[in-house]
Amino acid sequence: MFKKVLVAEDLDSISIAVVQVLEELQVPVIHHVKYCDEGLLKVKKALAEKEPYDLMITDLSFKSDHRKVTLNSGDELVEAVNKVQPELKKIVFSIEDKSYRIKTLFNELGINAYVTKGRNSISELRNAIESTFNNEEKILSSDLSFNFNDKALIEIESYDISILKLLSQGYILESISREFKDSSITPNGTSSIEKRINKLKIYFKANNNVHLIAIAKDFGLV
Amino acid sequence: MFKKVLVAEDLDSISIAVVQVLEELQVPVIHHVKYCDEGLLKVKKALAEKEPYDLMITDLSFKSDHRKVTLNSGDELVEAVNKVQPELKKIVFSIEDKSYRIKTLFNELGINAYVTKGRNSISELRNAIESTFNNEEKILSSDLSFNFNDKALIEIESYDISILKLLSQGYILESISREFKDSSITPNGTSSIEKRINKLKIYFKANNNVHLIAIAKDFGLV
DNA sequence: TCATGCTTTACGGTTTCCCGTAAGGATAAC
DNA sequence: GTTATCCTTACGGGAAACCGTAAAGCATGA
Repeated sequence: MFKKVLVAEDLDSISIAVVQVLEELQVPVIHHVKYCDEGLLKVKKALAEKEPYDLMITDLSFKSDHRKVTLNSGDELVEAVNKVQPELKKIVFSIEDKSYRIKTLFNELGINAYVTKGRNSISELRNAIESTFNNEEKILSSDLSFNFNDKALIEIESYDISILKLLSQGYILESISREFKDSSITPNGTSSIEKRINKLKIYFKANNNVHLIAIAKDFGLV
Repeated sequence: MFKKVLVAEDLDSISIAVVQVLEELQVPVIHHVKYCDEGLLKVKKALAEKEPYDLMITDLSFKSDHRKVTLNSGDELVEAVNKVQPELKKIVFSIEDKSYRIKTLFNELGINAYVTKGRNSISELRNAIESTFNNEEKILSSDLSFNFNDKALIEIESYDISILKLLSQGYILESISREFKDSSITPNGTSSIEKRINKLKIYFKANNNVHLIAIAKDFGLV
């Protein structure tokens, strides 16, 4: 079993259960942090001391409070950790169940397992830890099981996300066009952007921009 | 201390910690349900058997799964319980930290305490349980502490929520007006609705309808 | 009864969205 | 070099949103 595990989870009510699972699995060293920044720090320190972690379990969303932080989410934490210790195994344990979000975690951040917090997530988590230890790949908790090859949501690319983000921030077409020109993102004509939004509306069966953003929010795209 | 407590919480990773707290407080009978419907059932049964609960601790949001349910949220559970056992003490334990949501829980559903899930919520929860037992009123976890008399957010009422809901479903002003006329909701002139939306935009500092809905989604209003 | 103030509704002008069509420009095949 | 095709951009007309102002409806109190 793993020898040294880091848990990044802000809610104390949840971290208790996660640590319990690790104890049951006889993990000798278990560390727990409540902030992403702390997590990165611990990973770096362990690495410098030649006693690196061999597993990290992290949440995605962290509450913000008085404390000033540079890493705001589990995504950012994983990204940062990948730069210093890319071979570290990573399990994400979160309430998020939107396939688009989860896919990018596997495909772009290279996590090893994803477990949704749910009614039986503790046993799911235990299984995921064991499977990860056995070098299985792309482990998903059983209540999810969507098709990884499903093209549908993959086709929505970062360009679309940028548009949706700006729309959701109250930008009008012309402002988006200007913004794209400034950032040298192409295409950036108002007409092209308009057409792209139209495709999104057809794809998501949205009547208008307001509807579209509501749907995008539901999908966790923005 | 309380003699019989019901915990309604769908996430197993959290319920473990809640039950632990109750055990530490020497509560002799602790029941736990993962669905709101189950919760109501247990309250009714206990009442019929003349061994009613004296405290209920509930989450607000419950994940939906294959199972068909009539009560979808903690709010609905509390409302239903109030009809059969109004004197039952109620603590809400949720991640929600929006003041207007919490205020309505106290003012309209008569809950006794509200604890946000956070970095130190377990001790907060313990305190809230003890304070509730000592008949204190309107107990809030310390990281919240907003002013109960603050008018600002209370003014967003169900009428506004209805508008936001319909907007987020792609309705245009005229459709909303028709919808309201059909449901005899007043005011229902397009102009009045428009004005109300405008107020919301000012209040939430939104540039346009798209922006407004994005914000409303973030606030969990729709 | 009338005056007053508040809420609701109506109206008009401007901006932005919405949607179809077409022109310009790059690329690849022939 | 020409043609075909795709992608990007431009344009225009109608719908809806946006925003200020004014009228109508409806209470309340003198």
